[in-house]
Amino acid sequence: MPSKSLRAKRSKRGSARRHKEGRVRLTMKPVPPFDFDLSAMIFSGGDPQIRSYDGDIYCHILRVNGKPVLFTIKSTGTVDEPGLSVELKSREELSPADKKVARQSVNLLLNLDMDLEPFYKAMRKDPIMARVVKNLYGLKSPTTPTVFEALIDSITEQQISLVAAHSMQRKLIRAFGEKLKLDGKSYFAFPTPEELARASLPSLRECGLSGRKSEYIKDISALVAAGTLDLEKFKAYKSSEDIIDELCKIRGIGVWTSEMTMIRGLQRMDAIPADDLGLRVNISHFYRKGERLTGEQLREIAERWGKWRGLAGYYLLVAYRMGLD
DNA sequence: TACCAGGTAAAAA
DNA sequence: TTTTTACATGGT
Repeated sequence: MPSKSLRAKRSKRGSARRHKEGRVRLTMKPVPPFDFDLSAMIFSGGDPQIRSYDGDIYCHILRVNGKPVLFTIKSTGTVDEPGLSVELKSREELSPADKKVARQSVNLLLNLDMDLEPFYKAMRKDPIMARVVKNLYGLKSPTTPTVFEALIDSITEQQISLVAAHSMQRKLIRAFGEKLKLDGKSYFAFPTPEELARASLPSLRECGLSGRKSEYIKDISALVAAGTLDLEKFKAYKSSEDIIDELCKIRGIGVWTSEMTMIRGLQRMDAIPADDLGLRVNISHFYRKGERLTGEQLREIAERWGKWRGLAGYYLLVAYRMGLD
């Protein structure tokens, strides 16, 4: 086995144009401005076997055409002239088609193609947001590679604290996601709909999920795996209301979960989970001196941000966490 | 030990 | 029809 991989390496060494087996480097040019460190910071303290950021390198295990691949991403540029170096490692050889899909995934993950300038321009009218965007210049909101992942994450986060939810997410990924072994280390990719549809309810509950949430996740996974529910189709929808209406028909999904899914999985910067407890606290801190806000009051405040209200909400969330005034 | 935490569906009234 | 309750883990 070792000699075989050595031979494979040697045979490629002569031709510089051909990549090494399962190892590829990509360079990417995000739409400026883009602050990689600021944008990746939300993942610091994450699980290095799943997804993490250590202040320099962002790591994430993603599926590329079904194959689990370790993505290692570093910044090679500045905020105004951003550049990224992306290293891919896999057990299998990566084709040009795989490289293309990998690029698209990185684009989605960090929202690299999003142009922040129209957002900043729109925020100039609001003195509070104008100050916040100045402090967080180049921050892009992260999204998930699939809508499915955003939906499952959002379900686990219903009602309970994020700390508790993240603990369950880790257990879920380790229990059901495909394991990738590289250089003696193990990594885990987010489970596919098929993998979660196969999971038994007791085994889902062992991840700490409630009986209800286990059912929601298993049922939705089965629908997606069977092709009955196509979550990716929502990317083509124009109306946010239509997406919310359709998602809410599914058992386990309410307005909050739909809106969370839209902003983190569908790149819908107009979606704002107004009933979200955390967001209500964050926005109240900046706009209502910390007094309690209802979801309706939050929606009213968010009106002024127009189609950018979701991103504005994310900026306020990050600003609050960073202790900015 | 309680109680709260980025909700939701189902039971009870 | 509207209101109340059960649910899960982790921090305080």
